[in-house]
Amino acid sequence: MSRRPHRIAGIVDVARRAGVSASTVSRFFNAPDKVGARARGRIESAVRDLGYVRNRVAGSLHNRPSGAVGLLVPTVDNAIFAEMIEAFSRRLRVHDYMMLIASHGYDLALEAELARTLLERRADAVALVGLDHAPETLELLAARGVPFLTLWSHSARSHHPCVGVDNLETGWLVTRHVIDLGHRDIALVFGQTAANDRARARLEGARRALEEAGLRTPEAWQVECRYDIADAKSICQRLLTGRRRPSAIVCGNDIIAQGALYAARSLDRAVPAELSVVGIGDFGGSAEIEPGLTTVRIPARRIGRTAADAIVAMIEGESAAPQILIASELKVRASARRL
Amino acid sequence: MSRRPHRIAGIVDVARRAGVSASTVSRFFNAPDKVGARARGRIESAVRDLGYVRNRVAGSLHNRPSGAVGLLVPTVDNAIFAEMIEAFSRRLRVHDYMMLIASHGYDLALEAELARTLLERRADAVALVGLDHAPETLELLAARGVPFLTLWSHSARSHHPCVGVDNLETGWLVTRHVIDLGHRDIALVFGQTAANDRARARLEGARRALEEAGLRTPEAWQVECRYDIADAKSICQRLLTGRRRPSAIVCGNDIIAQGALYAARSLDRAVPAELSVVGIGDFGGSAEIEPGLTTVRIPARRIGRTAADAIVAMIEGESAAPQILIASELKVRASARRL
DNA sequence: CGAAATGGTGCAAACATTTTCACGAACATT
DNA sequence: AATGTTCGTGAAAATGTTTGCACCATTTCG
Repeated sequence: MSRRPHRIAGIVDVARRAGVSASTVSRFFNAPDKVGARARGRIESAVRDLGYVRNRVAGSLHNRPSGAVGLLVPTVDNAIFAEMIEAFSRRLRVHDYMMLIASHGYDLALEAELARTLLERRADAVALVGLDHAPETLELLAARGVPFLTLWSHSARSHHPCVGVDNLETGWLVTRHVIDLGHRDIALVFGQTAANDRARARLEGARRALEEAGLRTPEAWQVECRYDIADAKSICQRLLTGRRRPSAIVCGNDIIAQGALYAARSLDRAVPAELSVVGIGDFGGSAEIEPGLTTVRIPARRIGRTAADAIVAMIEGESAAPQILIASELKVRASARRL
Repeated sequence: MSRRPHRIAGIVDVARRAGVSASTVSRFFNAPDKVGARARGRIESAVRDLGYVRNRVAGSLHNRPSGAVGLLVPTVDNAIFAEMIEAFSRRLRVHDYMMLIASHGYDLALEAELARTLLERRADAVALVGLDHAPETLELLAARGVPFLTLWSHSARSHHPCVGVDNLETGWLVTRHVIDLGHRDIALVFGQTAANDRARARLEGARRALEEAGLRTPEAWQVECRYDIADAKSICQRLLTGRRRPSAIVCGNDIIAQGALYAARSLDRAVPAELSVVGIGDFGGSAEIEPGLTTVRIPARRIGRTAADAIVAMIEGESAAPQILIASELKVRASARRL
């Protein structure tokens, strides 16, 4: 079954078989144009015959990129990030890099630990989700001189490279839309703001829109929620069975909005006739859900792609510290109606 | 800002500063109990002072595990796999391994290429989703002696280590349930079977259940579908507006079932009163959707955890080639009713 | 008290590759 | 014909770590 159980071929084996030196084989892989046509041909067949697989981590001893980029996310298991991760990974592959990924579950101390692990594995660069990080995380990265960028959130105030949307704007946009539709009794169900700048900024945006319109939302209508359909559903059910009831629910993301829609449906409350629901994100399925969800589009795939391009440029020294704002856009569908 | 831009500390720098040899520092990390208390203390502070981050890839030169495990998935961007990936990654971390992940989008030639890339990065082991693979993928892995296992699907006929469910059974279970409820006009909407043993086996299970009950399903009611809500929705809309209409739709997974539910809703067809819908998977949200989705539970997180444990055991030579069947279970909820 | 076992440590040789330097050949330029 | 340039190549040093072996200093045992 296994062809060579004892020794697997190294670069010198290939060199010997091709009748050249190891240096030439090395160059064959790293700078093929620097090696003569004759040698090239012989190396090619030697590689084939021996089933040689080059060892890129050995090369990383010489500060040559190991070809792995680290990505630190709160969680993979979340439509919110999965699209971005997929796009990031695909795009990295185009540049011949691979993704080393780990999730910290919104625990910033754990994130710091994971950043260290990434460095132990000699990741060529590290991407982190969001703006909230333990100080030692960024310090460690900076001290080692490993390029890093934050993605998902953009902030002009940040002096790190970042690729993302203006979360405050997303919250503002969608809330403003609901207000424009004539709603006055508006509930806010947002993600937990503790270690999560996205949730914080969105909520801030929503509050600002309400304030600008001179509206007040009772404390009881401003609820924190896990990013989890079950939690969102039960929270919204409570909201919809209270004494005073909102005519609209602004949700911190589409997952929560989905929960809100199900809550309404479980209580036989028609959307949008009796209740308007809006989300933030516009992830796969948000357009197809019934009724189609009015939301703010955060182009997750584009963020992933752009971040991958940017981080590779940083590794290869072509670019310094980009700050890229990705535009978000209101998507008006059927889940919110004029009052 | 950056503390030491020129040279980053290596093990010998630490050794010098602690007044011990490099070997001792190495042991300090790999077998702390083998180094004396005095030396330990001095190494600890030297490490701290120098901000030393050990280089685990250098260690992998000695056939010592590099601490990275590869995972090859069709896609990350899919509730189906995201839960498993998250669990796999978390569990790997417990064993002090990290996940190197890549997705191939159901392209088996690309999968083979990615397997090679994983080997170039010296992954200690590789996990692959499903049973369908290009022959060279598995050959390459075997030739190099890299432990690998397939997950998600279990097959007694496979002679590779695998951790997963019996997909044929899942398809059979849920279809049988629909038949038991008295349905006779049953449509089958399943994933593309080309490079996907899961979809194939589930469909096979469904067909077998129909056959056992002496039922025939017209060709037009057996449809292939992308794993994508939009596609599922439009396919089901077509199905529900045809001349003859099914009383039940058996879906190849919960994503498709979600699409079916939305299709019914968009046509004002009540579920389960006028139409029964069942899925396979039981992913996050399937219980909360309205009406609650009747489905077969595939414990994705458990598969991920179990696979991680198994693969680490293989790397560390504690176990040979496990074949673990994870039980699936019918979850009866509200989306299918007795006729 | 001497012998044997134990535990901690260092030396030097791996490990698989890249890189620097140097060299000779082929070629172009005056 | 002499000189400079470029190109392909190899030898050897370097990269950061682990490990087998040997050694010394203790401790334990009879």
